[in-house]
Amino acid sequence: MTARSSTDANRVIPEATVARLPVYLRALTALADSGIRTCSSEDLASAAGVNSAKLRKDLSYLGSYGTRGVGYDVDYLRYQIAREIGVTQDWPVVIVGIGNLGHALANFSGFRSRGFRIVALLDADPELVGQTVAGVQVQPFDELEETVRNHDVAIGVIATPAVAAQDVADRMVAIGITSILNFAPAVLAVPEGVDVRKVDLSIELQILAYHEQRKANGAEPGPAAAATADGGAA
Amino acid sequence: MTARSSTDANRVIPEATVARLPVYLRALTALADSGIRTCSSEDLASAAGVNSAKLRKDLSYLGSYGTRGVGYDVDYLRYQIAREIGVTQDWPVVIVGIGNLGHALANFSGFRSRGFRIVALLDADPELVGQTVAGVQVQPFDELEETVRNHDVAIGVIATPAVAAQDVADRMVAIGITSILNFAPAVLAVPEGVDVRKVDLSIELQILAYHEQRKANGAEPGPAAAATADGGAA
DNA sequence: AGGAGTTTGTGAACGTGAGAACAAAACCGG
DNA sequence: CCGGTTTTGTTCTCACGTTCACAAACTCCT
Repeated sequence: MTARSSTDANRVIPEATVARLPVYLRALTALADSGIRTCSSEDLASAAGVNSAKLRKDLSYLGSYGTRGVGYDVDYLRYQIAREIGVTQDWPVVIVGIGNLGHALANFSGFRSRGFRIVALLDADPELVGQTVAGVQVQPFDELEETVRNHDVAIGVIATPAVAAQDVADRMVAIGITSILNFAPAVLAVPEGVDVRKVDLSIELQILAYHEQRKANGAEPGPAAAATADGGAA
Repeated sequence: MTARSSTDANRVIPEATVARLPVYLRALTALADSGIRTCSSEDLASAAGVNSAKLRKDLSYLGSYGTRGVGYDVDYLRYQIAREIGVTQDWPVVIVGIGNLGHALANFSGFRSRGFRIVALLDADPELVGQTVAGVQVQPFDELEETVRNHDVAIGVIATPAVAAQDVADRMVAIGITSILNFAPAVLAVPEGVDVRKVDLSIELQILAYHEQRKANGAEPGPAAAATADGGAA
């Protein structure tokens, strides 16, 4: 059986496409909320801020969920994308580092609504331990291992200062966490098989500053490259 | 005079390279802090988490700042990159939306140290107006125009809920802001010439979830694609 | 001074992603 | 039932980004 069904787990979806799927998911949810049942690739593309050819190509990696001459069923497509990404499941998550950013993350509603459940907040600072943030009590960092084991956590979020980040990552990896979202401004070294994604607030601003400087220098009015969002760099 | 000097403002630096320059800048700062005066492309590459060929090619777009057989002078290279990005200048920034995330951003030290100066915090909620966050008093959102004009602000940060984001962006664009960093989970429509970069917390987690799901499904142990950071976002 | 050893900068090959264009497949009206 | 219209899914081409590999350029040692 070498035929390739739409549920074949070995299909490869390009990384650039994977990064856009959550955007489509959100756009579909917005459409559904305004009562729209069906949409064309053009409609969805403009809601997601991409061009329609790219959207159709992206969706074609998942399968053939549209109807020619008609478009896509909003709810059906939404479910298919959600299933593909994995947000139909429940993902227990731990957050380490409950400073200002950790607070914001703990309170961020966008996690809960997409299947991410914060099972623990951890911090090394005894001052913070015991406080309740977003309905969860902050635990000492040393309880990481126990918590991860008890809740079968696969995803960890690091919101510590840069100096602590590598240590936290090492502990996470040692206990079996295989996906890390890193907000600390530091480069993490992790073994093969562990995924790390980095979100760096100051880097984004610096990229804007670069373009801003070029505009100010009157470099070339031509290629003003609007809306360069993304992990532009895949 | 069509010769192209190293200070030629019209050189084009690939977007992917621009996104990495701030990473190199941070790595160089770390090296300088540990007292290292000179480093090879190999050293710097490993500190920045990229491979050395890519690093050299990236730096070659800026000019020829290394010495063959020796390496790069840390301080000199650091200055050149900082100048190229524009972080040797002072960039006044306004933040709109002082919720949990806005608080975190206002307190984030990484902005100040890279030339970004928060000149105003704005929020539409009367409850928040007047409070002092990170040493700055929160102003009513309606003072946006006046503030931007007074401080000659070119960069705005949006940390509002999704529903308000487009309105805020419109007001920012109307008053002359040409670079926007958007934390709201919404697609912003802006005119040509305005740069928007998006940081979306839940999208990053969803990308991790996708890979995590594939690992769990035992899709293929082979291409486990470690450390898929980026951007990407660029 | 000259050769051995390093390390940069870059040309060339390769892989991935984006966009245009079009054939295939559905619906609709007569 | 059939031609016209719409919209998807896919193919093809081009541009961009990454990596390899190596000549050029520098230092150091004898």
